[in-house]
Formats: sequence, C-alpha cells, structure tokens
Amino acid sequence: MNAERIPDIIIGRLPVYLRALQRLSDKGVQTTSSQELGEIVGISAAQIRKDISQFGEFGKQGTGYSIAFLIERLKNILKVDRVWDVVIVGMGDIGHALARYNGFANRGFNIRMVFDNDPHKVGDKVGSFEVLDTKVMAEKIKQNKIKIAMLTVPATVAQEVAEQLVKAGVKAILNYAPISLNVPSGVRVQHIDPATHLQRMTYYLD
Amino acid sequence: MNAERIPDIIIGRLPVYLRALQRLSDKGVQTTSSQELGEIVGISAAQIRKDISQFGEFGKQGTGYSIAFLIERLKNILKVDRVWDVVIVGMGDIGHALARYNGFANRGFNIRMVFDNDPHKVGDKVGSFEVLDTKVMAEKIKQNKIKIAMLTVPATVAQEVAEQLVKAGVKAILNYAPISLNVPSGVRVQHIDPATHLQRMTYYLD
DNA sequence: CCATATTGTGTCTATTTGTACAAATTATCC
DNA sequence: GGATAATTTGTACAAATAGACACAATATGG
Repeated sequence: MNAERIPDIIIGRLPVYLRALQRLSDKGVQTTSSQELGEIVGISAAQIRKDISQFGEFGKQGTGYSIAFLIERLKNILKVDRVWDVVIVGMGDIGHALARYNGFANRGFNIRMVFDNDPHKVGDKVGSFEVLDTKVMAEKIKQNKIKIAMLTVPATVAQEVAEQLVKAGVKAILNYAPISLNVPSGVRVQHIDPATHLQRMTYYLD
Repeated sequence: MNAERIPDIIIGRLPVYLRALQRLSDKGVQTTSSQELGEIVGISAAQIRKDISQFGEFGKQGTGYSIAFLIERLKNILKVDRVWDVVIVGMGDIGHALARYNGFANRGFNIRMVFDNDPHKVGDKVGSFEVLDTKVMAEKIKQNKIKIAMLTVPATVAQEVAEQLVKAGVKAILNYAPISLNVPSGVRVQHIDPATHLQRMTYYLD
C-alpha cells in the first residue's frame, strides 16, 4: 500500500469501478480484467490499472483481478466496508424519493433519520421513517454521532441548514439544493443539481 | 472569441458560475469580481478569470464583470439562451420528483413528456403531465425532435432504454440509474447516483 | 493625480493521462 | 509434456492538460 496522498480524481473513479464490479459479481462473474472493466465504465484499461495499483498489487498477470477480492479492497479503501448512518433534511419530493430508495443499504449507507421544519409534515410517516422536527436535528445528530447528511431543502435555506449540520458534527453533505454551499475545510460536499448537469451537456448539442 | 476546443472540465464549471451569477442577479447585485465569485463557488479567482477569458474579454479592469452581461454570455455559450425540450423516462419516485420540480423552467429546460411502461401508471397524471406509454416513446421523441432525456428507470433496464432513446435521436442523457451507460460517441451522459457520490466522500472520513 | 481594485495573460509548476514493455500467467499446439 | 502463443498486470517514461502565480494594463474614486 502506497502511503502517498491519493488524488481526489482517482478517489472519484473508485465508486464507479466498485459499482460495476458489484454488478458483475451479482451476475456470477468471478474474474475480470482492466480491459473488460474499462469497456463497462468507459475508462481506458491503463487508467484503471494505474488507479488500482495506487493501493497495492491486487491483480495477477495473465489472469486479471478476482472480483470478490477487488470489491473487498475497494470497499475497504472507500471505507464502505462498514455502514454509515445518514440523515435526510427536507421532506419535499426529493427527500421523499431518497427516504424510500432502497439502493443505499448494500452500498454502505443506512438512512437513520429524516427531518423537516414544516409542522404539517413533522410526525408523518415517509417510507419507514417518522419525520422529525428540524428543531431537534442538531441534538439527534450529535447524540448519534452522525457524519453524513443529504440536504434536500429549498435553496433559500440550504446554506443556513448546512451550517447547523456542520456545527452538529456532520462532515459530508450531499447537497441537492441548487446553490454552492460554503463549508469549513474538513467538511466534504458533493452537489447534485439536475439543471447544472443538463447545462453541462447542452454545450455539445447543436 | 477563441476558436480552439474548450476542455470539458471548463465547460463543467460554467453552469456553476452561471447559477451563482443568477442568484446574485436575483438579489439585485449588478456587478461582481472573479474574487467574489470565487468565494461563492469555492474556486480560485485566477481559475475563474482564465475560464471566462477562454470565450472573450467579458470583464473590465478595475471594475469586474457586469452580472447581466456575463449571464447572457454564459447562457449563450452553454446554449441555454434557448429552451430545450426534455423527456423523463420512468415514473418511480425520482421521476415523480423531477416531473414536479419547478427549477428547470428558468434554467433553459422544459419538461415536455414523461413515460413509463407500467400499464397501471400509463394515463395517470404526474404534476401537469399525463404519463405516456414507453411503447410510443421513440415515435414521440422523433416527432418532436427531442434531444435530451432524464432516465429514471430501474438499473436492470436502463441500458436497454438508453439504446431506444439514442436510436430515437436523443443526444444527452441524465442517468439516474446506478450503472454506467454505454452509448455511442456523440451522445453525452451525466450520471447522478447518490450512493456513488456518498462513497466519494467516505474515503475522507475517519 | 495618486491609491486601490481588478482583468487578462505569459510563465512556470504540478497533475493527469497515454504509451510501451518486461514480467508473470495461462492456454494451445503438436 | 514441453514449447510457443496469447493474456494481462504494474510501472517507467513521455506527452498533454490543468492550475498557480505574478504582473502589466486599465479603470475608478476621492
């Protein structure tokens, strides 16, 4: 294992490899090559070999990679060989969809609690969760030492809520609000904004 | 205007700048600087100046950038100075949320039709849309010359549906299914997968 | 008219990707 | 069963891309 700092761009590709490998594994495939994996995820074989080799020699010349082993290593590297508790803040349509999504469990995440500030929603059931009041959010997050939040509140309050989350100890925010969040260093943010993603593609259309 | 090919990494930042500028504009601000914009979006001022200057000299030394003008230029560059028709395929929770989301209209996109293959859903109303049968999807897309689709179907059928979309003339797909889509060159794909985004952050947590 | 602000860009440095190949493994052939 | 061909990794090296830095040139404001 190389002790040097790994560039974030490589870290960003690992979950994509992992997802493809898990899919292969589910189909019963035992072994793959950088070539095959590259074709699946649309990345050059050399790139994949180089990315993986940052963390050790996981492959075998002539044979390729054991899928089960590589999955195990990637999960360990990405720290998803454990289960992370996650909260969702904002029970609008997107919050609803995320709360009911069953794709988190086998990828290292457990939705633990969901919050909203609307008195009409607090107490409602969404999926298997009872909506909790944002007033008790900081307290609950601290109590349960939760480090990850998905933020699905309106843009107007997103920055403010993000600050509450950070203050309560959250270190990673998946932000669905269409604004750039400002957070202290040490806190990671990923942005999901469909319009932004679409605008990134229209440049290439006629 | 520079005629050279612009790197995709720069194109990817422009929608983020645009979003921040529109937010400033909504607040009534007239002028900004690379410095200020950089603080908002978390990118260095030099980077922003260089990105913008790829397309022309839009700023003024000593003063900064006229927000209205810069918005206009960025919209033009990203080709969102027009309105793009978009279809949504898959009326599960995420499809529902997108169909009812009102954040597309003022960012260059008009949801035109929504599809599902479930006979129980076809004919239902979702937001202001009547759910159409996937059987007529290719035909409708061709008829209306639609170039952009949001794909919110289960992973098991996502590749297959993507191929139908491409065959019908779609050139840009926003993919919510947790798989890497394989599409011909000339077709753009952006992936939105919350678990993948979360896994990109857990690496940095303790 | 001087102090301050701010752009656009040339230069340098760092990062990222591509290419090629030795080394190791497996498959095939006779 | 031994020789040969085909795979495939990990990495050294080269090329390409991206980002940081610095500053001349220009604008504004008292």
